[in-house]
Amino acid sequence: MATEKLTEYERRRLETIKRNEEMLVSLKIHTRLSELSAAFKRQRAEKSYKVSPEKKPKSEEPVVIRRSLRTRGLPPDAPGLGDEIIELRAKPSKPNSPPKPSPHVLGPFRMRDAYRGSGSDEALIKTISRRSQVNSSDESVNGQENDYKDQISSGLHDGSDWSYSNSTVRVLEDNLLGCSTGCESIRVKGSVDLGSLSLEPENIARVVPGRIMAVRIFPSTEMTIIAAGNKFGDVGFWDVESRNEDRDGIYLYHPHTAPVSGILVQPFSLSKIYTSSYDGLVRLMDVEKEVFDLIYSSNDAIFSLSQQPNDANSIYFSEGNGVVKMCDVRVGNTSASWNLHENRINSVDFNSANASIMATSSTEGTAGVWDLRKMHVDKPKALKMVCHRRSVQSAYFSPSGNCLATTSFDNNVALLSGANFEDISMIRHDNQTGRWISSFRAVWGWNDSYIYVGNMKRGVDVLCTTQKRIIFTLQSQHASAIPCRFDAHPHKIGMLAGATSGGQIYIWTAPS
DNA sequence: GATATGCTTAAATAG
DNA sequence: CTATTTCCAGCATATC
Repeated sequence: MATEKLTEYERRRLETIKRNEEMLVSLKIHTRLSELSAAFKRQRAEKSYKVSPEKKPKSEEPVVIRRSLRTRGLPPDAPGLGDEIIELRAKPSKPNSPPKPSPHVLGPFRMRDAYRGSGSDEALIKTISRRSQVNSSDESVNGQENDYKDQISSGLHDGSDWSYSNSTVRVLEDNLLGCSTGCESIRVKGSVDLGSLSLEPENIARVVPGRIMAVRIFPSTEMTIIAAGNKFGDVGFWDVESRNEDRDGIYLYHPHTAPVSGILVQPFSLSKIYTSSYDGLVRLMDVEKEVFDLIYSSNDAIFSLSQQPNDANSIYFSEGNGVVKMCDVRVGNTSASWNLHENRINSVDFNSANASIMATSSTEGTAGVWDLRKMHVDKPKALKMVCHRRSVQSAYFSPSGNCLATTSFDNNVALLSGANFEDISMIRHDNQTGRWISSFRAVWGWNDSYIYVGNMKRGVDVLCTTQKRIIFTLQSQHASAIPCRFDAHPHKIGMLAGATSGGQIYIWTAPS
């Protein structure tokens, strides 16, 4: 009986795939359609997570958890493709209702086609576009920076290129350190009074449905916009200051068909936002063009996304089983690929003091520090390996670049320091989040003193790097869920966004 | 080694 | 208010 039902399900799926065939033909993967049948048989044999067999949704498609080969850690070779195609199709609505126009295609689509909010998203587009333009000739910055901008512009190949050199960044850093500018890729540094941080009720909002996987504060002092990516492939934007009685200031899009693993807002061009996903895609949301572009596509899941602080033309991401790739966004292909770990890589980060130094963390149980200038193609050798006893969820460099903090399921936050990160110390911290809460990832604040990491009591533990212990815990009666993913505002000291598994964002702030 | 299965966990939401 | 549902982690254990 169950077999019968699944057979029916298979039939419908095959129909869907037929419908997608034209699209697939252009992608030159249609020749592998013949392999689908076999893939389905495997999938049928595979049981989804313990579902009570009695309750079946009547006359609905059975809810089968789509687990592609890649999420099961299998090689991305031939037989996995069937899953990919399924994930490209629109999520089935009711059998007889006309299919919603779906952007789930392997290509660019308009923002409005991915928009899932109730009102209009015009206000968001306006806010981001206006600020983005302001940022390229920011009035809050003195003439000095405009000179740098000119300097930067003079080195461009064309108008759509935002490259700038190492030396330029160095000059920027020397001159602008500590200044409040509208937009630069250098983080402000400073100390924060932990006791003064608070979570105000107006700084709480549900930005997406379901579990948040990635959160990012826009790198601007002119506005407060926070982007959150969830498990379903949604990306929500919260324009915090625009909230009033009529508007919630929240805008929801659906650019991906699987969990969103990374969000990058371009510091010099706030209207350009990269997103990565388990669906194997990297997209570029261009708010001015009002499109979600396709930058990169893979058969493997993409688990994290990063960028060097001095190169806006390249993105780095981790893919499948332990691979990091670099992609030139102007060309759209990967120009480098390294196999660095045996298992999925949960984070990729770059050192602010030396953009060639990269850190990775892996489910394999290790974190690595790498020098991109010395990467052997076959077997890259790490400058430093951190060994944990369980999976490592993150490895992030401190604001100065002198330290590295890794977070692991083995209940440690490891702290590396020293000229070659040779000094390692462990700070105990309960990181057992269980199944429903995204893993904790300790993030740096605005100097090398403190690290912020969620706890299971709905608070934020602050680890002191000198005392190697929890020195403070941010708590609030307004926090109704566990904040598990964080982003510290790069230019506003004390502004820390925490994201929950229920789609909420908490913004802790320092008094102004 | 590959594969399956069971257990942990919190919060939205259905009732 | 309680009962149910979620189910793309990660780990331990059992079986082949």
